Amino acid sequence: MSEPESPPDEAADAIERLYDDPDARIATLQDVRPSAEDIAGQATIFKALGNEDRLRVLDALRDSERCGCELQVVLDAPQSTVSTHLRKLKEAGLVKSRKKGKWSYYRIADTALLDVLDLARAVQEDA
Amino acid sequence: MSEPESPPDEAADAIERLYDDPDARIATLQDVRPSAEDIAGQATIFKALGNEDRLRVLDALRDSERCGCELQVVLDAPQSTVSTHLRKLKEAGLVKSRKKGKWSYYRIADTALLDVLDLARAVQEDA
DNA sequence: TCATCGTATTGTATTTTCTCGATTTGTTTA
DNA sequence: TAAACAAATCGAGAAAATACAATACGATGA
Repeated sequence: MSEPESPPDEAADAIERLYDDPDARIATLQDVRPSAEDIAGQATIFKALGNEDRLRVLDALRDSERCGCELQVVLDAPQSTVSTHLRKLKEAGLVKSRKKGKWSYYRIADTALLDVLDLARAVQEDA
Repeated sequence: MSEPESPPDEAADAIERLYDDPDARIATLQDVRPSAEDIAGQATIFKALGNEDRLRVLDALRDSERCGCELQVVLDAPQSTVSTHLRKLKEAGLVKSRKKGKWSYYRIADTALLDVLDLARAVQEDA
């Protein structure tokens, strides 16, 4: 009675059977993969982008900064909902904000983000 | 006793008070926004990208197609879990697959996706 | 100073997503 | 034909994300 193999080991066996040089094949799988921190950071960004309301906010911020009240109009949603979305965007580092009097103004943190959005649309259209 | 205003109307009032030309301001908010379908499609893509395991899969597919068993090794996760992630990537149009014998091979559907991933990393580093 | 205003936070109910064992499907091989 | 195999699907429980009313906060102005 041998130990039950853990999930990836069975798969490794399958690779053994499938390829002529399985070790080389597995080696390329382990080549210079991004660090766990990189992956986590990317995932945070994409999670923040994976919501229709937040995408609408970012689009509204393309041309200029906007105050919170304007973004409420854009989303047509309760103030607390909008504020929560904005916090999430801030936490992901996608927008920055400044406070003037009782108003908060939001803006895109990095114009590279706009490129990400545009490219994603291109990917979508190809699909 | 007037009707309670719906959420966005209060915000519209705030815009009235804040800006010299509120109507013009609101008009720019309504300018040529992306269609609901565009936004939904983008959100689908970003949701698919908003998961560390799926990002690792895409990274493994950068250089060449891979069979499912190889991707199991990459993720070190049960077969059904890996298969579910792959389905989600396919549904979002980010990967394609071909079947040969009992093996399924996955590949990046559109190289523009790699640009999205690289740009996102740049955004992350700026943040 | 007191009421009002724009915004942020909190608490909770709801919805969505994720995980993974079990089973099924389709293929190859003994 | 039966056994083994890779992969897909199903289903249930767990975890995460979302919506939003209620409330708190900080600034403004009467």
